Amino acid sequence: MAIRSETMQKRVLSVLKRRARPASAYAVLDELRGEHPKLAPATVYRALSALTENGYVHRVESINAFIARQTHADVSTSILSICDDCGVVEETVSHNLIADLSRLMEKSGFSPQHHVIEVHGQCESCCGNGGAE
Amino acid sequence: MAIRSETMQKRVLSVLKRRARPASAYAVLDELRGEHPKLAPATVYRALSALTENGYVHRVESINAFIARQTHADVSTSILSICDDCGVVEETVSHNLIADLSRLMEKSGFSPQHHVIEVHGQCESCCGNGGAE
DNA sequence: TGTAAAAATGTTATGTTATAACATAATGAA
DNA sequence: TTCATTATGTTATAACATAACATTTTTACA
Repeated sequence: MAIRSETMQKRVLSVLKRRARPASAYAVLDELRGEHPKLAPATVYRALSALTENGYVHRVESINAFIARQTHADVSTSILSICDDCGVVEETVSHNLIADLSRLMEKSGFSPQHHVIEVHGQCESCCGNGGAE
Repeated sequence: MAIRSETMQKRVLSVLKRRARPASAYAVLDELRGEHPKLAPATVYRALSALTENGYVHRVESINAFIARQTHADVSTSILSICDDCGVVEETVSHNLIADLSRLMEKSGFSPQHHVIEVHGQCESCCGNGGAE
């Protein structure tokens, strides 16, 4: 009964790519259950883990959700901005900032392996809309 | 039956302060149940939220845990390093790095409100122990 | 001091996120 | 074609978090 000709990873990734906003694992699960009613959480989580490890997907730690990466290069060096109004997440790559951060950590003897940098606030469109100005 | 002479926040904070490592909300709950057997998750979560908002506690987003702050100043400007070997978390304050990060976000029109910066890796003691060198 | 409003906590129930453990099926190589 | 490997299915449960409403404590002030 297992389906492999198109792998689960591809299916999960395509669900994420169709969305402008991060999705929870269970949101992906619900969507995939349309074509695959018996799909279980573990299967989706396995696919999400693999996609995250291989740089196709970001796990957004501060909201427990997942989003397809815009750039496949530079795993673990991107910065996410999360609009708390509309939910849009953008990816920014800054080697300089990551290097500064690593240097700062190393000063106290810490060896950095993986960075989680998530900035919450308002995106450009939402700032204008209900914003303070 | 509600207890207030010593508030729940104080109790929760003192549990966290006695620990060198981050604790999950349920770990705090279990400990407090020693003296307070009927304590429920919601009560602990309420205290943790207030403590976090008021800068006494960090929520470590990438591991769903909480830790007492080492410095009470500068809410939202600290950087956490998390040792994936021993679990120790340290707090580093860098106004410069936060300023750089904010500037970077603002370049694309984003208005930052709150930063989550968590660096995973190995702390000084763990590096030496089983480390690559 | 009595009483009403406000705030914190209690309580019950449930929602959400995530993984462990083992069974089964698909794939690829010998 | 059989075996080893890997992915997925399946069942169950663990872990994390909050909604909604009841009750109690505190406080303020009449």
